[in-house]
Parts: sequence; structure tokens; C-alpha cells
Amino acid sequence: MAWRVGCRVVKIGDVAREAGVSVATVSRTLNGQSSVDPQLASRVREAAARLGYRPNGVARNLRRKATDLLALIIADVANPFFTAITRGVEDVARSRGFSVLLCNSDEDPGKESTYLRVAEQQRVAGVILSPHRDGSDIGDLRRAGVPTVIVDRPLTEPVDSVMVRSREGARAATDHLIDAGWRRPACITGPEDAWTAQERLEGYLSAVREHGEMDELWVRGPFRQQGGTSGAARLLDAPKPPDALLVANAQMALGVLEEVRRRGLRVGIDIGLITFDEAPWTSFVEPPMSVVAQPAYDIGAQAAQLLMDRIAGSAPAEPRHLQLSTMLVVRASSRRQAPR
Amino acid sequence: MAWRVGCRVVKIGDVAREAGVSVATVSRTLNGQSSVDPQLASRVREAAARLGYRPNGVARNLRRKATDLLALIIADVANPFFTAITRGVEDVARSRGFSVLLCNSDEDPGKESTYLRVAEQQRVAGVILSPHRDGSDIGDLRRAGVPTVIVDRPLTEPVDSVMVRSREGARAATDHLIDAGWRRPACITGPEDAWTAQERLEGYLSAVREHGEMDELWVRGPFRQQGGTSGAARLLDAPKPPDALLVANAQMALGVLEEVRRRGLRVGIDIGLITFDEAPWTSFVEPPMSVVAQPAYDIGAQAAQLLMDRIAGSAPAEPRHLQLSTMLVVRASSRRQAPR
DNA sequence: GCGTCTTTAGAAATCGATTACTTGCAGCTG
DNA sequence: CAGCTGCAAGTAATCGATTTCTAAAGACGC
Repeated sequence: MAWRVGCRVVKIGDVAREAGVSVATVSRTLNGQSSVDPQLASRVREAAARLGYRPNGVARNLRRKATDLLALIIADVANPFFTAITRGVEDVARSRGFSVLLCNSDEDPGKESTYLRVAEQQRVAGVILSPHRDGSDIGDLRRAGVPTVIVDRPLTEPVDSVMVRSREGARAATDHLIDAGWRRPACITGPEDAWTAQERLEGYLSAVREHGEMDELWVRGPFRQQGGTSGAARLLDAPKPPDALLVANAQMALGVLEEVRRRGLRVGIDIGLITFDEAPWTSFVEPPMSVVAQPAYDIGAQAAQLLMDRIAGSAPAEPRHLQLSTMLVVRASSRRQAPR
Repeated sequence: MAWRVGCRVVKIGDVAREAGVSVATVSRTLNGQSSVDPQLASRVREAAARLGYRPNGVARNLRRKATDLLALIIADVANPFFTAITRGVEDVARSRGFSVLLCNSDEDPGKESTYLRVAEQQRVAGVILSPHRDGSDIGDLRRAGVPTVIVDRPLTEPVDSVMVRSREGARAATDHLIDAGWRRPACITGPEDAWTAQERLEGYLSAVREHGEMDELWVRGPFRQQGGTSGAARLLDAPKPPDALLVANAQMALGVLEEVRRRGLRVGIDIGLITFDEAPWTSFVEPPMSVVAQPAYDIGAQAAQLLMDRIAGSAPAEPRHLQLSTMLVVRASSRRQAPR
């Protein structure tokens, strides 16, 4: 398939010949493992530099049976939540000398399993995965002994994980909407097979039920802008529409905003809004959007930390599960102003 | 470093023994190259399935001297412009059977060169790079014969590229500001070593100069939100501040918005705004933000296409350079309304 | 029925590094 | 001074697949 024409790549043998030593000495010099005569070493280094030698990482990986690469497989690269996770992973990994290969599964089980296979076959040192849903097949990775950490959504497999207390976040957000004076809060959540969607819905439901005498109003949609638009449309078209919305994801929230504006509803007056995820734009829309902020950077950093421990073999045998909390950030969109 | 304990991985020899054939037959069966007796083949496939055999990709890559992996090295994973490029690359690559490894250089030359080295050492089939600046050292890749395409920013090296006519876009945006009745347009652009920053500035300058009798008002800052905030602050603190701003990047635009609001300026009345990049939020801020939209998805798709040709060896020897155009999307932020 | 050609499967070389093992030399000790 | 120890450098095995080469068997024509 990929064919490369007559490019003479320099191999370790060429360096050895140039320096007048054996390949073992070259390898030892460049990896600095055991001691090499300083004079020989500098001759080797010079020869390597002169020829522009770059070791073949594939061969090295094969022999060493290890790499310094991590795979981070995320559900949606366009979602700021996941890019923030990425930052956290990168910072920790880099400080330990690992490089991060990011794979975008795009909420597509096919892509996800492709990347899982790639990660396994390339023998990466470890994998951090935001599983599509419980069906995500991490079994092969586990059988192959690849250290793995999952984030954002759980799996039944016993594996290290970093989650967020989504349910409590949704609960708090709904309580806040009710406290602010909204009478008919509704929830726009993600697809049925997404755990976070379920958790956020349940948080909403528990608040509504506890409060009593309130209708349970909710719809599902994809975790995309369009999911927000159509979800909001369905809710607002109902005979008795909601007067406030809890949205499960920032991308959906943009869609909700679109639909709400299209209908000429005034946010904070005619309808209250609060969404999951502190996207960069949330404080810039009019009125500023209240959010349930997730500690995305920390999720990534903690997951990378767990993975490092696992790779180093310094982790306990049984899986560890971290749970981080959300933070309610109240802005104008969820405060109820009297209509003028 | 990465150490893996007693996990018995199944190797091709195990499958061969289980099926009672040679390793060559197993390899031929699973790769479907030459013809194998159907009965033997099914025995092999059964054995492989029974043992849960997963070929070692590292060994395969070493022998084949080729992989089906592409590296996409982008400057900022949090920038929607680059994530849109990513989508374009992924779609094309995937349709040709390649997987994309995304690397986030974070505008950091150190990270960038780390990832370039990783890409070279892992012998990826090709690289798509948004170079940090002209200093980006792509020489090693070229020497190693790794097909490469650069996007967004040019290099002096002769290599395939996909660029955007930023200058014309900035020019058109500035003309539009002037036509809309703004008298003192200014430009907030990126750092000096970023080519796109330079191009956008020059587009702005050419419009202002052609119009005559206008001051050249501009500042630089990092391509981040904070760069927009401080840039806007400096411009607006001047004795004769601008009445309209062309911003070189959507992340900066959020910062500008922050600063403009902090000062109580009304967008579209006291100050006109237009920014590069059609970020998802641009039509949701109040008033909706005019933008110079870049065809980010197409940049990625075209770059991947060039790379595929290069990998297949079906590209001409001399580098090809594509230039895509921007599109001016006028919304309320740049239309001048009379103050009430 | 025999020689040639084609097809298929196995044996062994190969990819390019790392590293276990071997060798040779210098320095010490009994 | 023989023998032992320690150390650096070289030789060759190794990682796990693919692929070339080789051999055997079956097909076919005369």
C-alpha cells in the first residue's frame, strides 16, 4: 500500500561501520544503558550525527516490547469537554516522557473499535478511553494486557476509571431552577445508550420527584447541536410546554439557544436555561449561560496518573474508581426575571 | 519503562501449531494475499479465533516497512478551526483504510518536534502538519522519505500544501467594515512568527491604505482568548481608539468580546466587530458575530487527498499547492447601527 | 506413461533494532 | 607468576510478523 521510493535510510549498521565499532556499541551509546568508553562514544555520536541517523522506532518497539506512546480515544474532538480532557492527559503524560496519540471515535462504535485495534496492535503503553457505551469492547485490550483507564462513562469490565458525579450535578441544577422560581423545568438529555445522558436525566428526575406536583418533562437527542434544536422544539411544541430547560451538553445547548431564539422566547424571562459543560462561549451569549461545570482537565490529568501507575506496575491489582464533582455556575440564563 | 507482567499473548506460531500448518500459511490466510486451500484456510481462521489471535502490528510494520497510519499534527486542539480540519482528514483517510493519529502541538515548538520525531520513528505512512512557524523542521521527515502535507501555514521547504487566502479574506473584511460606515477600523492579529497572522494583518493594511486618510491601527497577541482581551484593551486605551475591530481568530474574538463588554461598549453601535473562523458560537452571541469563514473541513479533506496521492506514488514530483478561499459572512456585529 | 508446468505449503531469510552471552584484556591477589 | 575478577566491546540470538525460495504434488499434453 504505502510505498516509498529509493530513499536510503541510515541504519544502525551504517553508523557502526562509519564509527568503526559494532552495532551493539552504537546501541549502547545512543541509549546510554551500560558504560561505553567516552572516546568511542563520542566517535559514535559524531558518526550518527554525520549520517543523520534516526533509529527505527518500530524495530525498537518490537525488541523492547514496549513503547512510550499512549492512546487517548475520545468520543468527539469538537466537544470542548473532551479537548480539555486531552490537555490534562497530555500534560501529565509529557511530564513522564510519554507522547499522546489522540483518536477521535466520533461517537461511532466502528471507529472506536478500529482505534482500539490500532492501539492494541501498535502495542501502545496504555489506553485512555471514553467508551461509546457499555458495548465498547475493551476485552481484547485486557486480554492483551494493555493498561487501560476509562473516563466519563463506565463499563461493566473491571478497569480503572475516572467519572464525574453527573447525577448530583443535574440534581443540583434542577433544584436551582426550581429555587429560582421556574415552575416547569424540563431536561434535554443524550441518547439512551450514553451513561452520562442517563445519569443526568435521573438527577433531573430525582429533583422533580422530590419536589412533587411537577410534571416530568424530558426528551433525548444526539449530543450535537441538532439534538438540542430538535429536543427544544419537541418540548416547546407540547400543549403544556416547560418554562426552563436543563441541557445535558454544551453543543446541544447551542442548538437549544437557536430554537429558543427562533421562537422569540427571551432567555431568563420566558424561559430559564442551564447546561452541562463550561464551554468557552457560555459567558458570552446573551444572557450569560448558567452551567454545570465538569472538571475536564482534572479528569484527564487523573486518568493519566492512574494509567502511569498501572504502566509502572505500582497500582493495586483491583481497579480504582475516581469520582470528581461538578460545580454549579449560576449566571443570568437561569435566574428568573419578571417579564417587563 | 513500560513493563507488562505474564500475559501470555498468542503469536502466529501458536496459531500455526493449533491449526497444524506452518506460520507462512497462517500469514497468507489472514492477509489473503496468495491462494490457500479453502479447507486449510478455514482451519486456520478457526484456530485464530479460538485462541483469540491478534497479529502484532509492530512486527508487521517492521517487515512490511509500511503502516496504515497517518499523523495529523495540529497547533491547537481546542481551536474549532483545527478540529474541523481533523474531521476532513479523518473522513478521507478512513475511506482509504488509514487511521489518523492526532497530535496536539499546542503552538509549542518543543511538542511539535517531539511529535514529528514520533511520526518519523513510528514510520507512519504520511504526515499532515500545521507548522508552528517557518522554523518547523520538516527536514528529517523529508530525508526519511515520509510523505508530508502542510496546512494553514507555509514553509520554505518544497512540500505539498493547502492554504487559505487569508490576506484576501482580511482585505474583504476590512473593506466591508469601511463600507458599513466604520471610520477607524483596527486589526488584532496573532504573533509575528505566525504566517496567518502576518497575512491577515497585510490584508487589513492593504485595505486601509487603499482607502487613504485612515490610521493604521493594529496590535499582536497570542492566538488565545487572552490575546484578544489584552489586544482590545491596548487599542481601546489609545488616545484615538478604533471604532471597529478585525480579529484574526475566533478564540481571540471571545477575549475581545469580554473586554468590549467590560467597557460597556455596544457591539454594532459603539464598535464594529468581525473575526476570522466560523466557530459554533458566533451566531449565538449578541449581536451575532460577522465572520470570515475558512473552509476548514475542505482544508483537511484536500490535504488528506494530496497525501494519499503522495503515498500511492501517483503524485507529480514537484509539490502541489492548493489555495482555498474564505467566505465573508456578515451578521449584525459589523453592521453599523445609529446609536439610539 | 512420462516430462513439464502450475499450484500450494513449508522452510528459512528478512525487517532493524536491543540485549544476552562470549571473549579478550588489564589489574589484583595468594 | 598462575589464576581470578571486572569490564568493555563484539557476536549472535531475539522480538513476531511477512515474503522469498524451495520442494512436493497434481494437472495436462503428447
